Amino acid sequence: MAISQEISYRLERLILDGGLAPEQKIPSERQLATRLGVSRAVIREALHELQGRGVIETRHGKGSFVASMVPGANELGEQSPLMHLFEGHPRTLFDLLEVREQLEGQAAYLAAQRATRLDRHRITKAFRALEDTDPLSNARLDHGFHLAIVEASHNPVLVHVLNSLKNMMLLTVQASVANLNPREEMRKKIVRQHRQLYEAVIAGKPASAQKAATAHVRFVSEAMRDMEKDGGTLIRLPVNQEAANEYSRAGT
Amino acid sequence: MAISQEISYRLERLILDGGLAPEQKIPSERQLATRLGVSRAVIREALHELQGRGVIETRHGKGSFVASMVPGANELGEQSPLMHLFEGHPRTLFDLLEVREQLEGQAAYLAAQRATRLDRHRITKAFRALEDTDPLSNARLDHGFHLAIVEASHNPVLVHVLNSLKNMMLLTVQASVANLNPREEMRKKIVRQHRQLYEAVIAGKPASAQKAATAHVRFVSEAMRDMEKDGGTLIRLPVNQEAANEYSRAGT
DNA sequence: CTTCAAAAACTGGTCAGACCAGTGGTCTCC
DNA sequence: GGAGACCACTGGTCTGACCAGTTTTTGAAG
Repeated sequence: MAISQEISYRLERLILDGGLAPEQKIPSERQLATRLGVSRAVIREALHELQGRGVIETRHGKGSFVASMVPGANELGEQSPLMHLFEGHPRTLFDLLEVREQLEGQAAYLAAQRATRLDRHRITKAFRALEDTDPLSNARLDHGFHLAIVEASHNPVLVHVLNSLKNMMLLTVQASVANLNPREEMRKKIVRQHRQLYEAVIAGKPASAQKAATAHVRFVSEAMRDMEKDGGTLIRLPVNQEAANEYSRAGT
Repeated sequence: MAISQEISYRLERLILDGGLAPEQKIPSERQLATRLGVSRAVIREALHELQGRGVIETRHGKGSFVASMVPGANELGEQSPLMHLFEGHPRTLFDLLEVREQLEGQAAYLAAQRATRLDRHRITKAFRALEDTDPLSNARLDHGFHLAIVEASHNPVLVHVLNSLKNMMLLTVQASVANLNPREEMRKKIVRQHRQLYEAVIAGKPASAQKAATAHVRFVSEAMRDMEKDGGTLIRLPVNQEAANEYSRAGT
């Protein structure tokens, strides 16, 4: 194995084992090179590897620092192999929405087919709560409504996959409602879409429900695309991890 | 921003957008350095960054290659929170197929829209290989064919999700072809479905491709359901882990 | 002609030393 | 005391050389 790899592993282990605390400064490249008896180029390659992995951050003129990713906070095991795709690639967000469009549609379809009395009750409850437009907690209510429908599909795989996708989104972008609702006319459109979806599911009309759900996601997706185009800084990457987790947990 | 960062970003983007296919070789460091007008050291640092985040793999004396963003690098065994759903619940297999039906359809749709010349070539190759019916290695060829189409969708999220689902299936049940092909008339039907799917994608007919893909998955699903009903012990859970991994890797 | 091993021409991995470019402290000089 | 020059750090880039695997070419032996 290449020396640079060995060094990057050693450093990563050192960091993960707590030998180097977050925010702590790493010795300078020249120091490391001397101390480890290798050239500076090798050190730089090793550091770039750790950088790519998000373990350290490097600032010109200052030095390299252990990234502040909370060491033990990975309760639900979250360094999805997909996650790295997002860093700096907002395009992936739309790939995500593309898939969601399909799956939310399917979920709505199945929910309209399979929802039990209890499901209908839960969906109705979530929908009613959504109508009392409390702009601040709106995001989680929105989440709750969609989740109720997805769960009514009685397909655990679908529930799991959609939940994963939603969690990924939360790491890269504020929930759609948070961005879109401020614009009054958009809010109204979304409310109308929710109502259509709701009624189709409750009425047991799979095709209508599917159509409403896909249209909804597509609308959100296109709205985001427009916002991005218009220069709005929609994407906020490296989002605070705990906040995202907390939100996700609350929505469940 | 540092030049090495810009380069790593550009390369990653190129890969994600499909300009460079998985397993494809990246130009040599010296070539890149010359072509981009920078020193080789910078190229190496950029490549190490991509290496750190698993986008490429580098082999001494051979070159650097785009990592299939699918790989067994993700030890699907331990942490997949879905995995426990399967224990004793063969029904989940059909939930899985239900979702796959939708997503394979979408993948085919997008592939028909977006496939590049290179994609078409890879798909054709996989399809041709599939026609030389070697019953034993048929499963992995089948996998390879579908994977080629999915990757041609140029939606990394879709690729990732479908691959996860497929891996899960491999843990609970023998691949569909292994079960279905022994019956000659079924084999013929599947071959015909593959051909329809193939032609629709190559011809650039999204709607037809989607229809063919969903019909194929649904057919397989229903065939399995029938087999199960007829008393065949279709489901074999806790399947040997290494075998599943090996299969999954080979399919790539 | 074919075979096969040596040699050449690739590939990435490492090294050395130089210089450029940000950062921050010190130490004048007003 | 404050402003600015200076200097000693830091990382960023370049050059050109050499080592170490891999593949291709080549050329002599059979």
